[in-house]
Amino acid sequence: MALLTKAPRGTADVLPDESYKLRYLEQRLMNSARLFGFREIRTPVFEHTELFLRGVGETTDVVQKEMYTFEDNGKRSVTLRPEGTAGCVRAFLEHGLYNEALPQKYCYLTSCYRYEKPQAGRLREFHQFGVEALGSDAPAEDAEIIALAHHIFDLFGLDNIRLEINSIGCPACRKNFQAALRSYFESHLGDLCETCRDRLARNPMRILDCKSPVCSAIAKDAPKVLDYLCEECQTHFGEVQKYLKAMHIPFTVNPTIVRGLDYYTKTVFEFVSDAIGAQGTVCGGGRYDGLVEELGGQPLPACGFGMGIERLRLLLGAGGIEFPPDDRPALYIAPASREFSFEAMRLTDRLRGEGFEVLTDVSGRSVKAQMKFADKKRAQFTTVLGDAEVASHTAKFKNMDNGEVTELDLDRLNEEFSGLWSNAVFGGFPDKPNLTLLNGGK
RNA sequence: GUGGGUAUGGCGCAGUUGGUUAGCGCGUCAGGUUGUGGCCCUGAAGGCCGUCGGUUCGAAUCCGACUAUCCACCCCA
Repeated sequence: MALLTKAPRGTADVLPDESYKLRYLEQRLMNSARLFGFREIRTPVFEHTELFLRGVGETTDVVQKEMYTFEDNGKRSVTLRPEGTAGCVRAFLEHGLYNEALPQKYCYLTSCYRYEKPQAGRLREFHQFGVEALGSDAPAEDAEIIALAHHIFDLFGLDNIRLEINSIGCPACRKNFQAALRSYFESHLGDLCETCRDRLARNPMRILDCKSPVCSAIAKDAPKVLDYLCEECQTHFGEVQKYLKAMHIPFTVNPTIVRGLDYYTKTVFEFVSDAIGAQGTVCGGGRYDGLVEELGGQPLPACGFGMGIERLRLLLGAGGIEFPPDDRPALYIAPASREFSFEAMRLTDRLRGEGFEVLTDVSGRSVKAQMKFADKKRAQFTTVLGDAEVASHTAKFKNMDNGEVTELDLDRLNEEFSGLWSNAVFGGFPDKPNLTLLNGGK
């Protein structure tokens, strides 16, 4: 236990027994995004700090106290990305992608970094699946990205999750609303809890969401955002709901939903679960019509969402969702003794060239020990190589599931083993071994 | 940043009101005759009981600090 050091606080190692599940999960996510017309974009882990100052908002908690910011050796201030949207929009502008057919739709799977105190569903290095649709102001676009998130939860068979939507209006109507809100809460200043008094200056809409009984009682009679929406925002929000209903996506309007990032406008939404602890928001997003211009481009409407991979994983665990088993080695070749190790390695190498996962002994262990090892590794077949096999150019291949033994010609091993294997795995339907990797059904 | 819980071999746990070689299950490794898995049996390796300091004749067991971790607040994915 006298380790030199451990993984930094708030980071997590993903070991093989877990990583194959994540790989499966991530592939399902990217495939789903593809169905909705999103294509993958990859942007750097770190960006110039000003991108996030402007993009995320200087007054937000994320920027004020959670960013991993440092100066590089060239005296530039850089920051590990705390979220995915800003970098994506930056790349969109930098490469003139607004000249392509709009809307442009991107998806990504990235690590994000936020210096916070870790707890259930919250890490300092975490992973987000996100999508961004740039160049459409249509309510249908809002609905489409919500539909994608819904599609994903549906795909995994998750029902312990609910969709809540809201509209926080455009800058014009939000200004009126915030003024009304502020004056309302100021008249109750003495009764508010300490954090809410603090919130009043920074982000009065947060008070609506306060868990303190006193504050929430006061919040009950506070002005409602939806009453302050301008006509355009109102229609927009109404249309979004119509599209959701058309797609039979259940939702509730929750007027207390506020996003913590400055760039949101109009539609905001969250997919929330009670099954994974206090950090129940698995997916959050909305429209951000001002961001492109904020980052130096021509005004361009956009919307998107971020989904927490770790939270999604927790949710799948809580829902008892089964993952398909990991791929197993096709064959273990056991040399009867050290002198057959070379022939074993030669055959192993040939079969690997054919696309099979094949294991063999490298440490000169007894055949019995090797068999135990092959069993632990869940090898589909095993074979032993010794005098008799080398002399006769044939060997017995044992199916570890049922003990059946088949004799194969070692000179034609690639073809004969392919047949044996696909018969065992596909019940006679030949298939390329590699196609099973990562496909996991459906 | 604030609050609470927990810290014993790789993992999961015991360790009785402080007492002398710290146990158990799983796992790992090697055997149970000669070239074969999953059950069973035997044996072995592996822990300065989170760190530092204190109380005591004596502490994994009591006290303090620190660190880590978990949970919650804040905030967010």
